[in-house]
Parts: sequence; C-alpha cells; structure tokens
Amino acid sequence: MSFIRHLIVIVGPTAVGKTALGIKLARHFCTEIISADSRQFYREMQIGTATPSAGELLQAKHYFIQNKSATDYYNASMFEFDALEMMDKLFKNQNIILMVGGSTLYVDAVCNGIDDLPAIDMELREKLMKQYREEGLEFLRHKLKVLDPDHYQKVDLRNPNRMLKAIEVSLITGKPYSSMLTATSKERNFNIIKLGINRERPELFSRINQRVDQMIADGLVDEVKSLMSIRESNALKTVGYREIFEYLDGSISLSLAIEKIKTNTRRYAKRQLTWFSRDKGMPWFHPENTDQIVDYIQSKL
RNA sequence: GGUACCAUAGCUCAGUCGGUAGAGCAACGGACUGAAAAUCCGUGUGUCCCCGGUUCGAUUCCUGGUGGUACCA
Repeated sequence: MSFIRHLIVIVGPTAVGKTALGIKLARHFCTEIISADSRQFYREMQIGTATPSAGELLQAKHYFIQNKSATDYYNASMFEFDALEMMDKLFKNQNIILMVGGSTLYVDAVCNGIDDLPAIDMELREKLMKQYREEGLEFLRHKLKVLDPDHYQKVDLRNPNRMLKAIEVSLITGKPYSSMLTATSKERNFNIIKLGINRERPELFSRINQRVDQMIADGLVDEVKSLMSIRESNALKTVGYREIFEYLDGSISLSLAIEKIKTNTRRYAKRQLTWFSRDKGMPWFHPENTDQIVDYIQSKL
C-alpha cells in the first residue's frame, strides 16, 4: 500500500448495477463517490434517471447528484472542472476516491481531460440552428468548409451536432476548431484504476425492462408531467422523458411509450458498451463478483 | 365433428405465373473532445410448418398430416 492517490473508476452500461457496486466498494475502501452520470445531476429528474434512493445515498456519500436544475446549462468540460476541484478537496482526507458512472464523455473528461474551448454562445447556437432547420445539412457543410477545411475532411458530414459545434467554436474564436484540439491526454496528479462491469446481454436487457416498469410504478408519468413547461431544455432530451412527453401529447399510447423507453434504453446501453470497448486494456467484471473486483483493485493500489 | 382460410426472419407481413426470398419494426455492429441518456452511420440474421408426390428443379403445384383463425354444427 502506497501513499499515491488513486481514483477508482467504475464504468458500465445503464442498469447493470453500478450504484449497488459503488456503494459496496465505497464502504469497503472507506471512501466516497463522484457520480459521473450526466442525467442524475438534475434534481427534477429522479425517477426517470434511476437516481440512487435516499437510503442508498445514506450508505455512501455521493457527489454530483441532484446538484443542478434541469434548466441549467452544463457540459462535460464543466464537469471535468467541478469533479477535479471536488477531488482535490477529498484527497486531503483520503487516498482513494471512487468515480462511478455511465456517461462516457464525462468519465473521459475526468480521466483524460478535454481541450479548452470557449464557452458556448446560446444566441449564436440558436441562429445557426435556425439556419440549419431552414437550409439543411448543406448549410452546415458549406459553413464548416469555409471556417475549418481540415475538420471538414474528418468530420461526419451527416452529423449536424458535430458540424454545429465546430462552426460555433470557429466563429467564437476566429480560429478553426480543429486547431484547438490537441489530441493529448491531460496529466493527472492521481493514479486511475478503471474497470468495466457488464452482464450477459439477456440479463442486462431483462434488468432494463424491469427497471422501466418500476419507474412507471414509481410515478414516472407524473414526474414528466410536472416538467412539461421545460420540456425543451437539453436535460429533458432523455430516454424516458421524451417518450412520456409523446404519450402526454396524445400521439402514442402509454404501453407503446413504455416499449419505446425499453428499446431506447437498450440502444443506449449498446452505445455505452461500444464506447467502453475502445478502452482495450480495461478489465471487465460481473457486478456481483465483488471479491474479484476488490482483489483487482487491491492489486493496483 | 364439418367447411373455408392461413402457416415465409425474433414480431407483423409481402413475394416467388416453379429457378432456395424482402419490407417495416425489433436485433446486431460501428463512429463520437462542451447537447453525450445527445447526435450520426452501417448490416438481413431464414429447414419459406412436416411427410410424400409431380418436375431437371418445389418455399411456390398436388395428396396426406400437424398447428392456428373464422364460420357452421
């Protein structure tokens, strides 16, 4: 056992059992949890995001849960800053901190860092969005080709969000977006022990289905109903909320909405797994295999 | 019990005037540095219910099963 600081990072697809494992590990290592979940920040969205219960939150201290409003603007870079600041504080009292979460980009922001870019300008985004809606992808392609020809060569020219981001940054800074990307990981003053947890696909899917049914039983429809007035906010572009909005609009039945939530959650889980699979050296465990997981972590301390 | 219709992908179904088949959804695979539970891209995965018959060749036509649906009893 050394005196090096360690960040134990637990990633895995949605509904795999990260919360329960995180609590066990936090208790085992006598530490606290940085949550890296881009939807559990929002205090208005608890049922649909499977936020840890009050009882669970008592068993281990969690940070970055219910600390934002769904109308707040927040992003991975801001999370990188906030999480590092929090960890600095926590490392004063302990050498091990846990980070648990399935938000791929947010985890990446803390582990590897993301490049410094200017804050977004909402007015500019709205203006570009409007033109995109009126003129289509060609508008974005043309704009990007002029502002950042290098990025134009690399970016997916069918993905509006990607192009929009590059255009925004280029316009705000007056420099091509791609010139600001360093493609290097930032140095961290702690060691990172990262591991993935997963289950067999049928097992994972059945947990997803059960969890969605439980959300409905717990009152998801009412939760979503109460958020009707802020449905346009980015936080609510989320599986479980969009589908219920459709139901509340009367455009689909409740049972279809439930089916769609299940399907979209399965797809989300797959996207997470695809992202995590890029991490070639990362070991994978079954979330109930706690002893094996603890042994692995011990061996890395 | 009788009559009619149906049986093709995980599901709902199309189709082949006889040359081993294709849509939607689901599923599967992938990309991704400030919207990331977002955004975007790619891929048919098949004893054409079973046993025979006709045929160079049957998922397709015919006999007989089996299962289902509807109607009549």
